[in-house]
Amino acid sequence: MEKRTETKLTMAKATIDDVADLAGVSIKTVSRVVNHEPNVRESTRQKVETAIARLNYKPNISARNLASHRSHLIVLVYDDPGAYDTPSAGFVIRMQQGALQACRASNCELLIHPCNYRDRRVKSELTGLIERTRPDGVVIAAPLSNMSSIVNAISATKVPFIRLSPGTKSLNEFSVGTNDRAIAAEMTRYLASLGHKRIAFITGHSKHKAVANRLRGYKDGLQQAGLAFSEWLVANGDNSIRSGETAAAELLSRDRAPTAIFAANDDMAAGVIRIANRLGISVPGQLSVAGFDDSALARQIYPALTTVRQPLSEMAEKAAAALIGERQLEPGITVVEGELKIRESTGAAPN
Amino acid sequence: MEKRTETKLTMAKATIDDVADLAGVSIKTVSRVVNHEPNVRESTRQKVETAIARLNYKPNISARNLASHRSHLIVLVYDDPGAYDTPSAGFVIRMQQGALQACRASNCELLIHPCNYRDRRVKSELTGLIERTRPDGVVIAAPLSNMSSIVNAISATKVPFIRLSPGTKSLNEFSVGTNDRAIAAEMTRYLASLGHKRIAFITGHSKHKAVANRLRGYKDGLQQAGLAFSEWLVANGDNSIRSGETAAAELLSRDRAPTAIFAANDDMAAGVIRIANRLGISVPGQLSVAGFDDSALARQIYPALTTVRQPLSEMAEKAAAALIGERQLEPGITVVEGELKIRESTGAAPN
DNA sequence: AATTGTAATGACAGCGCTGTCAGATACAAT
DNA sequence: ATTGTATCTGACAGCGCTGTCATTACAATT
Repeated sequence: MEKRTETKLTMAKATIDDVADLAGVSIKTVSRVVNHEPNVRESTRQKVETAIARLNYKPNISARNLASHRSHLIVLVYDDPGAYDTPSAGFVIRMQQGALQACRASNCELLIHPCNYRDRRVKSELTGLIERTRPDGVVIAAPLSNMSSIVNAISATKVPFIRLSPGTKSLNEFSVGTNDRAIAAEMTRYLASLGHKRIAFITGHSKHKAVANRLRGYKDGLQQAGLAFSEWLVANGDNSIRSGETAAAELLSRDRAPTAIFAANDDMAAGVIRIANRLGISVPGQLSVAGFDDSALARQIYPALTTVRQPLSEMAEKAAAALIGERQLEPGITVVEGELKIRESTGAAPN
Repeated sequence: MEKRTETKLTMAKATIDDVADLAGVSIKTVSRVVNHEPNVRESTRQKVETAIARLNYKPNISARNLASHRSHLIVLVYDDPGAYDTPSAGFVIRMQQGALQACRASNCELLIHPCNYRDRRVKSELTGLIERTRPDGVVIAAPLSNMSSIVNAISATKVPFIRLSPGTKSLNEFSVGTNDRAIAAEMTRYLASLGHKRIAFITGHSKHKAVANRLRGYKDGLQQAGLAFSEWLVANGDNSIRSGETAAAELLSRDRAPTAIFAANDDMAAGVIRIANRLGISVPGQLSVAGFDDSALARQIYPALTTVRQPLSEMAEKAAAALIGERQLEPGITVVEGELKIRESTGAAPN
């Protein structure tokens, strides 16, 4: 408490020793308070907290990390949509938000690492980053999380990682995913409940495993609603708006065309709506359209898209929290449930 | 070199002591080699580097930071386009690339921090981040760099920062910008050189100072080309595609409509092209359109947009390098020159 | 009042590195 | 051989914190 009479402006950054002096306790006790460790008497905690506030003390991250053998860093790795101009940046934001939330709760920092999965150097880029920063854990988003060469490279660093992905073979690994299949079935049943008999489906890109599960869910849903499945009702897309257009044009040109189209992602659903507009088919009057993802696009287009909201933020939060050690996860896959977002693009089937 | 006979798999992470032992030098010498310090004999350097490679030694960042009183961290702060679904994510990517390049060159890490300038909590979010991580420097991108309350908050942390922005009043500050005005004049002259006599301009969002400079450049260009300026040729936009549409509709509805439209950013230029399509005006046959930014959109739309490429990557690199201490910057503003990207949307004036 | 058990606190070593400064070595010029 | 000078190298302290373990305080029990 001696030299602490200097003005705040000229005073050097306070250390844990300064706080301990001011509070009249040992540095270890300050450490306990700062890290929310148990076994500190309430009155002591108060004293320490007052001292911390008075000195505007912020723990030195490097010192903490060095002493604790942890980096208090979580790395979030994802394929950067910005790099290829897909409209799904909201995707990334939601993951970041979730991961950040988990980090903030535990004094960790988030190192976000957008990268290009098509780049041959990604693997060394990632292992380099991991070896340099030695994060407490790595969260890997799709589609990187579905690419075994990348996952293996990360696995080789021995740093714990969790994949945001629909599945894992090995039970030594962890992943967090959505119930794509069940929720796709639910959407299908919802469409059936509106009176639709001919509900078509547009498949997505083959790299995304989650997207394949949506097709299965669609089939489940048809069956549950007592509707027959037919190859005739399925068209193939690749997740792009354009492929949605092509697929829709094909489906709608058939006689006995579908009255509802469920696309495996929002971009393709947007393509369906564009084609419907061009063909003079009203949505949802003559055609109901549903998507999947609840991307930003879903709310921008007219009519606003009925879709499935993936709990991306929760997923990332669960994963980050588990890596930090705040939360325990079952080995294998942890499922976080999605949610139907009923908006304007779906309605009763035409007579 | 004693316990280093274990297999690589079971061996714990090598420390600087291990390397020193293996190479038969002191740890200080290893440190010199790792940090590219001068005054190390070539043969010694070789020995050390061999040892480093053999042990796959990676310096412990926390230890280094603690001892050197530096965090070896650069924070890049920008408004997150993903959060509001503008198509300008490429912007961010390019800045990141530049900053990353400077960081890689000096053993630094980049903490990228997207945030929402509309959120009231940004200031405390930023100061909190800075006080926690104590980065070596902060790079602030537009429009955050033009918002004095945010800049002041960052400035108060006493951590060095550089703004990516067209200007600074104070000579105690640093900023890196483009020659918006001169290059906008150049674009205008280019349009004039194609024979256009009525060249219109669509202004951008008032928050962006850089954008205001483009209007001045446009006026300069007209004058240099011997063309008269008229208020009548200027329409106001707010950087969005929609505002570009509105402005274009207005400009094109006038009699003696312009034969060329120069928009202060690419998004608005894209809006112009959409309206032209709707009105059946061919681009560039009847109307030439130019943008500014060279955003991803510029290459996606048809016809591909003639625009100005901002050297964002270079700008960010210069800024980051200066903060790291690799490069010296003049106080005040440092200008990095932009470049005309002539593509398909501009052509000879109609007869 | 003595004993025991548990909660609260502190002393101290040491995490892996860099900065400082003193000491060793090399090589040129006497 | 000697000195001077520039170049190279190492010993050592200490950055600010946490983990371990010993110690103390206090309540509960006999």
